[in-house]
Amino acid sequence: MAGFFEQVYRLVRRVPPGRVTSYGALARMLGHPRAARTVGWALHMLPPSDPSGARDGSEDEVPWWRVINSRGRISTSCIEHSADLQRALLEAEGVEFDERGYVSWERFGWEGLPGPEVEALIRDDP
DNA sequence: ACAATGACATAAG
DNA sequence: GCTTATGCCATTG
Repeated sequence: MAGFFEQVYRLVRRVPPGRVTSYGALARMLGHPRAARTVGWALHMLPPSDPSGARDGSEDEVPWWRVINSRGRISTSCIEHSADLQRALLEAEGVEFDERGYVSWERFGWEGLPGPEVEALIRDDP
């Protein structure tokens, strides 16, 4: 069984470009419905992503910017992962923000993985 | 074991 | 919609 952080990272890597999900939704998928804060903390420890696309094809990159809060807004106050950076990364993928800074769950929300897929992620062996 | 920490969620005013 | 207050929980010192 992978550590909780590792489980979070694996799940976030499955979020497709141009879609978003929430901290709470990720926690629920992993079977810890109330661990949203812990999810946020896990993402906080990631290295800031390179907006200039210098991701050199490494699959281990975690697209932390596709995770926002349950109201559809960017939630970070961290300077390494600034709200400006996150918004820019999302917009580069086609995600749109309304004039008040909200993302529409209807249009861009990620449905998540089917149960068996999640269980496979939680289990070990990459 | 205990207290502190953290990019949340939710309810209330 | 905004701000507070409270509950949450994995990780760390």
